[in-house]
Amino acid sequence: MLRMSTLFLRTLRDDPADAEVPSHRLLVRAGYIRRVAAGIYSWLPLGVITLRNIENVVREEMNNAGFQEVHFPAMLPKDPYEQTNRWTEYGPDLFRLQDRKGTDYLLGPTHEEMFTLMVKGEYSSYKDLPLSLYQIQTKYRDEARPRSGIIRGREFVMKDSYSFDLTDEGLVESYQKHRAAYIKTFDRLGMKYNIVSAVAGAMGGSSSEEFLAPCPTGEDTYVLCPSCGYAANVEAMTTKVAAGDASSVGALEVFDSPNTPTIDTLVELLNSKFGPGHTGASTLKNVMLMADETAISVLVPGDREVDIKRLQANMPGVNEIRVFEEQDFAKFPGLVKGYIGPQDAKKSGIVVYADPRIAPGTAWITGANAKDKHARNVVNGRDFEVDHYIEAVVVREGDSCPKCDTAVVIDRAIEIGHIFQLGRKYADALNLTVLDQNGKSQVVTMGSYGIGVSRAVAAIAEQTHDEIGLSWPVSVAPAKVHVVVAGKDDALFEAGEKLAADLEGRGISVMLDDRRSTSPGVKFKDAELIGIPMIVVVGKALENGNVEVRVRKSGEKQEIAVGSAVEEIAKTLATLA
RNA sequence: CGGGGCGUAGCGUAGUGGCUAGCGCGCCUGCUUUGGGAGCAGGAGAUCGGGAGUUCGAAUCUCCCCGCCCCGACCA
Repeated sequence: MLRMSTLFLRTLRDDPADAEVPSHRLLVRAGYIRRVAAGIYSWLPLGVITLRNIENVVREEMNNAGFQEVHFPAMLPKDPYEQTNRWTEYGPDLFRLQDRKGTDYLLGPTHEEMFTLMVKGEYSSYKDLPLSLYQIQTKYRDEARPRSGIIRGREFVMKDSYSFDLTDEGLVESYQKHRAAYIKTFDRLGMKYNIVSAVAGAMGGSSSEEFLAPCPTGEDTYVLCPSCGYAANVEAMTTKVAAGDASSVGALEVFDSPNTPTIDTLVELLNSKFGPGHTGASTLKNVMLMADETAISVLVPGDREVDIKRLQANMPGVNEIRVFEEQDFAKFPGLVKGYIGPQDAKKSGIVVYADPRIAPGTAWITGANAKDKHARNVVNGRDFEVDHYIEAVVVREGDSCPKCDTAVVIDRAIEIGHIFQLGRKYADALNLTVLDQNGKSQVVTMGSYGIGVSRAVAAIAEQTHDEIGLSWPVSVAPAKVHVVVAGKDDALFEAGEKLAADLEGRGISVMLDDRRSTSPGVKFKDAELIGIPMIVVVGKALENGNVEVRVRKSGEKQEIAVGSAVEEIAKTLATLA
């Protein structure tokens, strides 16, 4: 039983000056966390209990799925990270330190290497697979910009699991088991979330999904279809476009277009020259980029911008993409800035990528590769060839859902889980092999799965709080019932003590506000701020043999007889769970 | 890393060159009070982020450093 009279807790009446987002403000005000340094927080008793509750739900669901818990140090030797090249690749985000002999160590940002090596040390047969291991550990990342309190810290608690399989099919199965376990976990934690397709990106591997908890203060944006529920990371959003029919389109026609180096000026000219109705979307923009050492042209409708991050995510193997600079144009004299068209790309040796909207058979107005000249009736497949189609434009609210064609919305969320099929990258680098049925050595394939445990505290707070304070789901609250003794008579305190003890006897955890000289108003405010799901007031109703039972979230109140209070509270709690 | 803002008691803040740095919350003592952040009286608590400088005099002006927050870049 938690007692307010002795609990190590001081709630704050004012919002802390350095906190902006609700979870940060309220967790500090209600006495769950305190800032120690940028992105580094201490946990007070209420915070520790809440964090542990979440950990335990995660742990139970991992165990239920048949995954086994292990534990690694947070401080790790450099060597394994050199073997996978991450000592270098991770860059300044890695906390590095040295021991007295000058040997390099790091604070683990994630533990793929260690898990791989652990399995390598113990197992060597296909018969031992599949295997899934997990740990709940503190991770360290020297983020360039920690923010939003506990949402993005430099030290945070993460549950990370890794699956080990002989075959690709096995990996898919392990992946699905994790996915199912995550669904159960986040459901139990009372969170709202969307499972969103992501791009596997630099980590390699084929399939990846993120669990995103929608909330206005989230730092990730993603695409959501309000009709069919399709959800995708902007990088992973796809575009469904029908092929065009250009059979009735006239021949390519070059026309004079002086002083039209931008889309806007071009559209103006088109409307006066060929009649109204032309928009940026009628034109074809050629965005020149350098992908590592290759010159590429990305074709997008004139009213669209290229999202370089998205482009890069869809060009695996390419390290750096940058826009064309003067010296690049100098190498391609055929390119006339402001008047580039894809018609001569082949001749210039430029690789042509195109947004799917530039479908085969569609006709466009674009540059004629000569100063002050544009061309119209430029048909894809007839007048130019596209080498690769690629998702590269900035996704906009109102774009079509690839599943059901409804206009999508752009939503914000906090990433609370990420699952992906890693493949053999780490097993290859660290030489994790097992013998197969034929006695042949096979590289193991891996999956990696994370849940931000401390971040979940903040995400849940973000999703459940209201104007007056926190309001936890039953599964994570630091206690299930908050018994407030409102008054000064000993009889009230005795009744409060008894009720609290009876509830605890039923296995219902209780916070008892047994402070003698604190006024009822303060106790009510504190209870609402702290956010325990049920508040029971032992006060003036006791004259009639009643206590007042309140549901924190809905604000519903009812008086019930002391004698049946435990039963009634247990029943109400069950409906809240 | 670029841009912006901030740093005064545990928390929130006032104080643009002049006396002993002010107020609210919280904390301590006493009395009163107890259903919505009580009242009165007394009290403790501050190297004004740090250093250097200007000045008769610096929380206040100048320079350097440190720390923190926000936007962006970046980031399972």
